[in-house]
Amino acid sequence: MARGKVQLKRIENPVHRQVTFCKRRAGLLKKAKELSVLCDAEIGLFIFSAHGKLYELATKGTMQGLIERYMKFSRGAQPEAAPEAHPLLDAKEETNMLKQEIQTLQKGIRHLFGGGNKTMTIDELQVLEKNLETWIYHIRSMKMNIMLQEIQALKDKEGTLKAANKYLHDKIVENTAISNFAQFATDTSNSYR
Amino acid sequence: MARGKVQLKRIENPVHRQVTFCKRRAGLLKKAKELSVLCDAEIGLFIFSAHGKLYELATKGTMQGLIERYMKFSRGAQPEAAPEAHPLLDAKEETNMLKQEIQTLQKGIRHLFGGGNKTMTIDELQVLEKNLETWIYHIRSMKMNIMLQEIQALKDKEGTLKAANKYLHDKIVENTAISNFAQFATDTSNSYR
DNA sequence: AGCTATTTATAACC
DNA sequence: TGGTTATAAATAGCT
Repeated sequence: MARGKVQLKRIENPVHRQVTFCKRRAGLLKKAKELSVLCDAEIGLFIFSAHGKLYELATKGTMQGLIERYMKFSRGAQPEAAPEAHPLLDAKEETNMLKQEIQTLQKGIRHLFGGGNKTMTIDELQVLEKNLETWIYHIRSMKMNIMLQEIQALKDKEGTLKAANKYLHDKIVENTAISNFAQFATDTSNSYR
Repeated sequence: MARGKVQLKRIENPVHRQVTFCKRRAGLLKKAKELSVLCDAEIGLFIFSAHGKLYELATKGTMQGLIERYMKFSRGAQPEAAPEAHPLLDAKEETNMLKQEIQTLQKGIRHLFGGGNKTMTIDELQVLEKNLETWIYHIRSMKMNIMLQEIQALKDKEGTLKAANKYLHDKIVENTAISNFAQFATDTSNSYR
């Protein structure tokens, strides 16, 4: 940000990295505090340095409390006010988590390509490719299953509708017959008159 | 920070407050991400807006994982149980992280299939499949590039070896000639004897 | 750690 | 909510 544009990649020089870490860490904590004060937000922030040291900020109460609130919120993905058990949302939760993972992965891969990275060997790429193919296979199976289910459902519906149709058709025929008979009866009675 | 100095107190105007919240939230998340990338730190950050909406960032793995790490750390107040060899793994680091992500994803997907999950719609699956195909495409490109490089390297090596061969061959021919000459000389001298 | 030249972030306005 | 711009802040490179 100053006297040189910053590259969005790991700073290789350990001294530079450490200095930048100190400065930016301070900046980040300050910004977080400001946001919470200015906008009335509650913020939990923790930073593990590369060497494992922990720096943290909780703008309201303790980090523990904020984490609990976070847990409640992200688990329910719904009403904070209703801390009831939501055993049926587990599945949705998993999906959301997965989506997040996927985004992370995407970002990672994009970064790999963008950064001219050469750390992945061809063997590693092979494994990655194989995994991806497996996933695609599974996903296609899932899609297939879902589609088959939908097809079956449609067929069932078709059957039901056909049956209903037949019923209605018969009814009409029947009614027509009655109507004709009535007509006939009327005509007949008329002719008798 | 611009067109007016900021007062470090709650913004009373609700509209201003909301706008500032959006912008600063984005800035804070960006800064956090930058710090993690630049300095190799792991950061967990969650923000509850005044209205209870949650925004979060976990720079490594999931927030759950980071929270667990945080818990361990702050409970024990200890400098981490067994931090594996870190210092010289800079280059491989990114790859390892990605591998870890992949395993998580695999596990998640496996669970999806095992659990008879029905929360993923066919559209979501479509997107997922498309993403996977894109990744495979990129990975194949990378593989291709690496292989081309290797091929080029082998060709270079081949050229070098051929040159060396020729040199050696010439040497042998030369030596043989000398040897023959020596033999001839010997024979000749013998015949003179 | 302290000092600037610059880059960023962003407050106010649209 | 999403741009634009003038200006306040943050900070990279030095010392």
